[in-house]
Amino acid sequence: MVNITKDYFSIPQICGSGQCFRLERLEGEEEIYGLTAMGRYLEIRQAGNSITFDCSEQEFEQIWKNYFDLEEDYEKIIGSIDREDEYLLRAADYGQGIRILRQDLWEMIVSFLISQQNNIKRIRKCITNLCEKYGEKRQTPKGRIYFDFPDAQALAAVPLEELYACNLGYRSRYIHETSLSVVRGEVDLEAVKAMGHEEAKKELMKLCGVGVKVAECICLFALHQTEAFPIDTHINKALAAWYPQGFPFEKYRGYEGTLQQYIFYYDLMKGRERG
DNA sequence: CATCAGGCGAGAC
DNA sequence: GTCTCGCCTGAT
Repeated sequence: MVNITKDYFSIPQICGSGQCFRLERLEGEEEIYGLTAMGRYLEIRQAGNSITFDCSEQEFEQIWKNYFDLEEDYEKIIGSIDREDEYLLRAADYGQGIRILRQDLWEMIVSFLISQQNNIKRIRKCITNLCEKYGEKRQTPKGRIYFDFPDAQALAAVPLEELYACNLGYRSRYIHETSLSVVRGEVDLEAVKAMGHEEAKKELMKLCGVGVKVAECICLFALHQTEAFPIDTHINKALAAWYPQGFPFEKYRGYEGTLQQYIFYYDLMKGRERG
């Protein structure tokens, strides 16, 4: 067990921000979340700014501290927002516990291929299907069963018709083609990890089904390129409503993507409230 | 029944 | 280069 006290950190908000589809609130009354990532399964409990990670000190230091971006000063980021920009201040305040995670590159590629023209609930279901069908089955020391995210080899071996049977719809072909491209080495993921933002984006867009928006999401959530600014329907809507003269990117060089998450989450949640 | 959900590719121009 | 259209599927 590792206990920390941290402000500007909220597991429910990270979960709700839809950047990580394998972080879920567990059944039961207590606020406990389960995360499958980095080939492991981790349970996290939060009460206010007190967070408990169910793992060893060593595992926390070596893996999760970096994964959850705990070294970044989000208070400083939010503090840099233009005091005149009431909308952005409101959005950032609303989602102040969000962090930009450092997730697995291959997992983000497949996850955001699935995300297009799709809703978060169904995206989660599709990913769970893929993991349970094609991911490696594992067990924690306490005996909990979980499934790794299937690698490119595993998915490349799945016939196209079988992917359709996972209810992935037209995204089945994208996953199929992309898996083959990666297995064949047409796009070298290790090389992508070393690239700067523009180059990485261009390289990722060689993959079938990866356009500008999906590429930006992959850059932001896997490569931690916080200058990436994915523009989806929510962001489009918010920018049109609140920034008719254009979003002031020049004020926020290097962390545009972090602000994008506040705007996205705010619009997503407000939409749900209106139901 | 139509529309929407974190878009993309193909084809027309 | 920009624009339009069709696309799997489930929820509302």
